[in-house]
Amino acid sequence: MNCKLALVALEGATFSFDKLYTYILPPDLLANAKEGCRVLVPFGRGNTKRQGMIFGISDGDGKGLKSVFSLIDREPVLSGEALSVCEFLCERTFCTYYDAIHALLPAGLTHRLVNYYSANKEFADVSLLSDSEKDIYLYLSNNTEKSDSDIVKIFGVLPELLQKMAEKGAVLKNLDTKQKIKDATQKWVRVSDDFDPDQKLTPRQKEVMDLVGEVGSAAVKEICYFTGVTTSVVEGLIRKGILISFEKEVYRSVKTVSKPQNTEIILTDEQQTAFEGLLSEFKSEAPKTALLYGITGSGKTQVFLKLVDEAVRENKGVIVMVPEISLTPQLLGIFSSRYGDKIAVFHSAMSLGKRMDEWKRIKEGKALIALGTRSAVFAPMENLGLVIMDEEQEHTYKSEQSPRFHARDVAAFRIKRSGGLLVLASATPSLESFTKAKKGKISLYTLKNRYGNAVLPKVETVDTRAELKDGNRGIISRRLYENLYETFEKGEQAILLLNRRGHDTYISCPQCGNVAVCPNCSISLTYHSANNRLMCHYCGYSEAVTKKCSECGGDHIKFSGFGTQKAEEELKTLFPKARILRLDADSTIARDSYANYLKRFGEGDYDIMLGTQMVAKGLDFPNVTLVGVLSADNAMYSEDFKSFERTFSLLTQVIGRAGRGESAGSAIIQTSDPENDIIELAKAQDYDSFYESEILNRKMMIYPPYCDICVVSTRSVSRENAEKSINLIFAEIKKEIENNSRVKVIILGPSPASIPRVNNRYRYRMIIKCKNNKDFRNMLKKAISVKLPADSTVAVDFNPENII
DNA sequence: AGCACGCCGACT
DNA sequence: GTCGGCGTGCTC
Repeated sequence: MNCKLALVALEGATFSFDKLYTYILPPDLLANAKEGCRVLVPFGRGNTKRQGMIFGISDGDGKGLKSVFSLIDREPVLSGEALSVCEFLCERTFCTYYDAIHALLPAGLTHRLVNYYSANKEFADVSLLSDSEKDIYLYLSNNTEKSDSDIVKIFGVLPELLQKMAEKGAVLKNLDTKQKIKDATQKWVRVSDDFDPDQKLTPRQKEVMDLVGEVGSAAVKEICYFTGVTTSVVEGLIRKGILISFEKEVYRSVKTVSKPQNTEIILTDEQQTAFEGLLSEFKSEAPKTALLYGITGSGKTQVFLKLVDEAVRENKGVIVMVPEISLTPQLLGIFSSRYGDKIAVFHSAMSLGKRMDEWKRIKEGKALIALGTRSAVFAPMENLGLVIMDEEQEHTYKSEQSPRFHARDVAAFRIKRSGGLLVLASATPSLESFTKAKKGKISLYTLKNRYGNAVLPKVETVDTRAELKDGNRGIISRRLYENLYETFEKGEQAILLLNRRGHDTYISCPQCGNVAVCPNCSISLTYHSANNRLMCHYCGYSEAVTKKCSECGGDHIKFSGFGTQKAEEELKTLFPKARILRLDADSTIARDSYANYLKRFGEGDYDIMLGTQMVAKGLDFPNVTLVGVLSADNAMYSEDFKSFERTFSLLTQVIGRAGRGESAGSAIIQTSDPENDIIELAKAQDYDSFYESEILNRKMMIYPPYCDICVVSTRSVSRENAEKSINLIFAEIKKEIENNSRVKVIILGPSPASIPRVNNRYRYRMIIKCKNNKDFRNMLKKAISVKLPADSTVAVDFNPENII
């Protein structure tokens, strides 16, 4: 017998059994079951219902196969292109199908399975029930079906009780899916076709009918608002059949959209050349990638806007990505005022509902431009033509959770499929991208001059060791103090960066040397002043700060490491009149209000902005003429091969914040190592020289871009099993490589992870320097499929930002 | 990850 | 003799 078959990916599958399973599509589902629709299928010996996604439909005899149980979506939620992106993610990042699907669907759309219960009317013998069971039975008899969580909440019973009642036959169980967020709908009315205009109406009804007649259809809410009647009048008209009601989907507005203002952008010659080059690549048939390398303040944004204008004119979808959206309110403002509701915004601070609405606006073609962080790369537009990645070297473009993708790779994949242009933009490109540009694999456009009259700031270094020797034990050097003083005198503003990476505050007991450590992870706890607690950044554990040492009872607990709060205090002492804005991740400032604070800084409400990395990026305040880096050393001492690159990039960016307006800027870098090459190069804003020296390092040490780094890690509650697992995989890889001379690798380890225990799970890992190509991935896939102890899991991460 | 099957020990 | 411990293997 010939029938239709569906290839289905299953939710909740682990890597070891994640694949497409074939099910028979029953005839009644055929009409609506399409690729990209979700379904419920029976799975396993127990035939438990699981959610699945249809990846393909084919013909076959269906012998020995199970049937799809039901359809969740009447319309596909993933397009063919989206499904291919899922397959790309699976292939490249070693994730499961559903990991990929979760990355592509807005969280609000994800359904979860819910047990619903209703009273069984056939059930006669109430005496079989306990008291609480009777209560529940009575409640369900008077209501329509309720979810198990609702009943548990109301009656305070265990879910098992409901299961028992179902077995006794008192209640009926119904497994269904529940959408986390409901579509936002509004009740609308229109005039019925058989409305007789001469019909007698009350004055209020007439008023309503006049209004509706005039506009054709209207929201009930609006009718009430404009005519002053209550909803009962409208409902009366509906009951009489004079008005027809219907539900209309509305979109939760993300922001009040100002009218688009199409102010003309005037480009400098240099910008114009870059723009024309990029435009011709955008228009060419073949997919292209380009690097726009422009020094800080050279006006990359203007070039983007002109490109986006063109893409919108051609009705092409556009994705604009930024490293961290709450830190780039200025860019957000520029885009939304220029493109109005053509733009949809994606970022993590938005509610699930809003995110889903924005997703739908893109999917339905109502919005053409997606602006957001790395997840925006999955924006569901039909006709993608342009992707822009601002500050492409930033680590936030790499996902550290499965699917462990880099947005750059996904963007390149999508552009390759749809045609168009991927623009990588940066003042300090990643070594990987710049190398590709130099080799001609991607094209390169350079902006060498600052926009307008602005010139690059003068930079000097201050030796903090000399400062200490001269008796200044503070955080602010004398030279920086003088400069800050002058800046205030002139009525200008300053930005101070305190990069605390790896130097967060921790507490210790000077008597016994005890340092507060997380009980679940092998890592010291960090003090957070916002809630006055010690917190673990890895598992989220926290505890109250105690005055006495938990080991020896000593009461001289010491707070070490200097943070922004300490710096703020010192500044207040030095400059009692200065208005200081402190911005850091610890501060209690809610995410949305960053924009507000930044706006006020721009309006001159503050003299100093003091903060962590976030003050370094993308801000454009013409009145800022002084930038101070309180300590340039921290980032460089990390063992990571990227630490030089990160330090250079951070310093260059923060220096670039100064002197963006008419007045010249200056910057002061405090460091214990003023002769350091990286600082010297950042001081000169000399990326090209930095690149030349760093690329030699990478070549010599064999690091990206001369190889890919693949970290394979195992986890288990038992240390022995985690270790056994990594050794099993290691042995398997060695065996595979002996059999396949095409795969060349350098393996470091296996060894315990740098944080050997996280969340009560032990971690082992090995670092493989490799070429991430098909041969390598096939080899690795085989190797990690080896049978491991039951409680162990394995994860693969290509080019992680932090090797853990 | 579940879930059922199966093969051993302590109970009526 | 049977109930149930959890080790093992499979999932369209």
